[in-house]
Amino acid sequence: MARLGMPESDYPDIRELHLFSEVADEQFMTLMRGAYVQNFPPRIELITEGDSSDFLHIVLSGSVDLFSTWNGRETSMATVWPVSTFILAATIKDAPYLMSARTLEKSRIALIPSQDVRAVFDVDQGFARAIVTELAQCYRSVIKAQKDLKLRTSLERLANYLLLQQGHSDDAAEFDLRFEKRRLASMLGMTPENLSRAFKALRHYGVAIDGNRIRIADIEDLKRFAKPDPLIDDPST
Amino acid sequence: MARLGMPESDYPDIRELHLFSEVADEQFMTLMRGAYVQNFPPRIELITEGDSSDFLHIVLSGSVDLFSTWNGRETSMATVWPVSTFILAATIKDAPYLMSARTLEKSRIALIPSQDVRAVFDVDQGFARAIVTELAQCYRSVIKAQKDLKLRTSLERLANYLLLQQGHSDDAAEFDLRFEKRRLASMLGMTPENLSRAFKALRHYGVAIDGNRIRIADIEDLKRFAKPDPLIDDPST
DNA sequence: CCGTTTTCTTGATCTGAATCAAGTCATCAG
DNA sequence: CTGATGACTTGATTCAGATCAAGAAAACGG
Repeated sequence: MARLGMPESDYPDIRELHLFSEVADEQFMTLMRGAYVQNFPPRIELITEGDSSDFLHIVLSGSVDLFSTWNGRETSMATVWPVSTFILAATIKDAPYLMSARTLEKSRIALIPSQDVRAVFDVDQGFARAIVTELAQCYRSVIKAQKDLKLRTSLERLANYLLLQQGHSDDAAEFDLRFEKRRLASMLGMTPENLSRAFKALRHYGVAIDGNRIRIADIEDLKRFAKPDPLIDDPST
Repeated sequence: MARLGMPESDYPDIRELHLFSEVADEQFMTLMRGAYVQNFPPRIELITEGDSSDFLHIVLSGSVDLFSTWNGRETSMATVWPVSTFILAATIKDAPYLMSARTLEKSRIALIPSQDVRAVFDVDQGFARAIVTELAQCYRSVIKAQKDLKLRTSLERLANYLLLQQGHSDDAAEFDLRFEKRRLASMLGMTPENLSRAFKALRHYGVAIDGNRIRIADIEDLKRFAKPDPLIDDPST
């Protein structure tokens, strides 16, 4: 968990992010000079809800779970994949985090001091514009997640998740789950037990599962059940 | 439902919105000149999810329900009160609406063409900054709503709602519900039947209800049950 | 390689909330 | 005043999903 200034080798990955692509060179260097990179083991809590937002976080590799707790209960809110930022809204508003974050696996995280982000935001038009787009994107993602959760059963969520993954894997009828089932269950807002049962139930729609391997016999058949909807399932719009 | 250019008498209300307070006079006038104001009867669908976002909407009076549908099901996502905007994210991204909107009561709505909003955003620094703050605020509101929904039972949501309302009413131990129970039920994500049962269940914590009148015998007692949390219930942070 | 630990599966049961069905109450037009 | 409409309440039933319990399979450390 060594704490270092950011190595220059990480600059390009970050520069390519939509959020930073339009920032003036000078301002970009300001941000990078103040930044740190840390490597974290799995299951490390990076931030705790209620804390003040000192850093904008960027996942460079690995993955991060955003979750919330109340009264002894816990729920997963979102998963963050490389390369993208999280807790931008808290950074901008200089307000306490609403969610906690923990690494799901070994992860490389960049930390940019929030005050630097706010300072560059004030002087760099391109950065300001990118932040707006990013925030709008984040907002719409949460809305989609909420629709998924409130309008669909867990079986329907799983079916749509599989169709989405299948789309990513060059439309092959066969693909591997990207992570262990207990984490998939958490992401889909269900228990491992029910995920297991849900996989079994999807056999009626031609979904075969062997370990982490998924085979979809008839995609159209599964689609008839899952009824995918771009206003919920398309992450790009 | 007459469609008019915006009367100048509405300018001050809009100007006072955080979103417009820092806009240069000239740009503000540009926005106002292109804007319309319409009066709508109750239960009119203002926008439909999936449509392209032609206007930024502002509720001047009345109230608006944002809801979503999928596969014949419908769920209420948020309620918008005067004076505030809605569907800002879609306007900024020039992307389709993710939610539909309908008036809950007789409402007065201002409509600013989305392209004007985007144009002024590009040239006015103050407006850009305000949009960022507003988007961050919207984002955080949704996160809080999602936490409320995922971490609490309907009884707990109602208890916290009552405590919040009680706080608004000068801390009097007695106050009126601001709207009919069926709409309250929808806002809290429950059915009218269960709201009725929930009110009954809260009697154990000293909540008395008579028509629209709520009396809380011992606020501390109710708080012990409701466990209000600023990271969920405080709309200002 | 084996034993331990964790994940995954399966079944039984429990719970929060929705739905269905009736009935009560309030409001309001005629 | 009266009948009708819609809101609210109450009880019975159903359902999705969580929880509890226990066994099977896979991963891992020595």
